[in-house]
Order: sequence, then C-alpha cells, then structure tokens
Amino acid sequence: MSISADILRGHTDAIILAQLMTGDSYGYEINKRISQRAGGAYGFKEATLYTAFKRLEQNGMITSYWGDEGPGARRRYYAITQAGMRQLAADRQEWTETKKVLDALILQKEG
Amino acid sequence: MSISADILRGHTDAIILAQLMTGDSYGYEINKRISQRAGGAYGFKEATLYTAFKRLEQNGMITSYWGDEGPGARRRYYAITQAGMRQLAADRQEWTETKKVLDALILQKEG
DNA sequence: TGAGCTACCTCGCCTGTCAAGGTATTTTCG
DNA sequence: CGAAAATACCTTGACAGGCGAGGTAGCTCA
Repeated sequence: MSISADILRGHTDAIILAQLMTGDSYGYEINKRISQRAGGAYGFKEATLYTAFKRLEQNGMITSYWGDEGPGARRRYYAITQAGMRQLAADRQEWTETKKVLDALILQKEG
Repeated sequence: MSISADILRGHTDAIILAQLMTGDSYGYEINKRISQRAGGAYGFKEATLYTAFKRLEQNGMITSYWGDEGPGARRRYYAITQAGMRQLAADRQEWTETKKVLDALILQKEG
C-alpha cells in the first residue's frame, strides 16, 4: 500500500532533517535513501523535495554548499544546523504524540 | 503539546468517519467528542469540520438529516454509509502502514 | 437585558504538494 | 561512436485542505 500525499504532508521537513542527521548529503541521494528506507512505499516528488530544501534553508534549519567533484560540480550538499536539530527533536516528539492521538481517534484505541 | 494542522491534514475524514461508527451524531457533538478523546490536544476548527461534512457527503461517505427536536430543530445529524465504512477500513489500514513508515523515517527505527 | 453557550454555515486566503516542463552532465550499451 | 538512460538540478502554476473571520439564530441564566 502506498501512502497518500495529504497524509505525509507536514512530515516532509522532519523526514529530510532526520536523513541529514546521518551526514551531509545532496538532493538526489537523500530522496533515494528515503525511498529505500520507506520500502518503496513512499518517495518525494522532485518539486516537493526542492521546495522543502528552499523552505528549510530559508528557515535556517539547513545550510547548503556545492560539492567539489571537480569542474562542473553538479551536487548541492545540505547540512543540518543546530536550529535544525532542535526542530527535529521537536518534530520527533510531536510525531510520538500524534501517534497516540490518532490511534485513539482513528483506531478507537483506549478511551 | 498540541499537534499542528498540517500533521492532521488528510486525517480529518477518517477521524469523522471513525466517530460516526459509534452512532449518528451532529457537528457540534462530534467535535466535542473528538476533542475529549484527543485529550484536548486537538480539535477541528468549525470551518474545517463543516467543509469536511460537505466533502464526505458529496463523496457518498455519509448522509445527513435534520433532527426532530421539535419545531426549529437546529441539529443536522450525520450517518456513515456502507461506502463510508469501506473507506474507514482502508483509512485504518493506511494509518497503520503510515506509522511504520514514519517511525522508520523520522525516528530512524529499524531499516 | 445581555452575556455566553449551542448550533449551523460561507468566503477567501494561505500553504504544501506536484504535474509539467526545462537544463546539463555522465554512464551504459549496442 | 551514437543514443538512450540515468544522474542532478531547478521553476511555474494549478489544486486542495485548513482555517481566520464573519454571519445567523435560538436558548439559558443571572
């Protein structure tokens, strides 16, 4: 089963930040890793991905720099900032909380 | 901690359908029950709620009728349809799947 | 009387997703 | 060698859902 876009909406930034916690990386690779980790059930569309990078950088959550693969470097690397790490910590807590709430509301678990 | 709107986006319909599985109800009451169940961490804004009712009814997931609290009945009751029940079953499965995927992506569990 | 609650509803803005389209380099394979 | 596919980046405009703001109306209680 694949997961609809609206369900993932709002988790995009957290997913990217979490991936960057494993080290600097560039767009294409980040997306592939996310797809693999999700077992193919989910992957960002490119437009979504680059929109998110832009937003994250504007908000100071990540910084970027061009790779030095020689002339014609075509990879823009991203690194998580301190603010990004704090944001991720908050996002993780929110996700944990969200699971509890939605289990109660959608699965009718516990009262 | 409260949960941001974008995180809940896309779960609105499932939450309402799940609530209607416990019996017919009307907007105001549905919303109060949801808030209680969520421990106050979450509640629909009215505009969101009525937009969702409209969408769900147009899609055949629910039907509505005016209550008979005497003259000037001011409550519109909603009932889940067979299609709505099927949709809810699918939504529940999707939510279960979503939890696995997001645990892997955000919390870096397994994988 | 009037404050506050119940109960419904609409309009228009905002934000995130993404289809579509574009550019440029490198690799692979016949 | 030539072509196709993959890598790698990016923008624009449309669309959908959430919701702030605003509106109507009845009931209750001090």
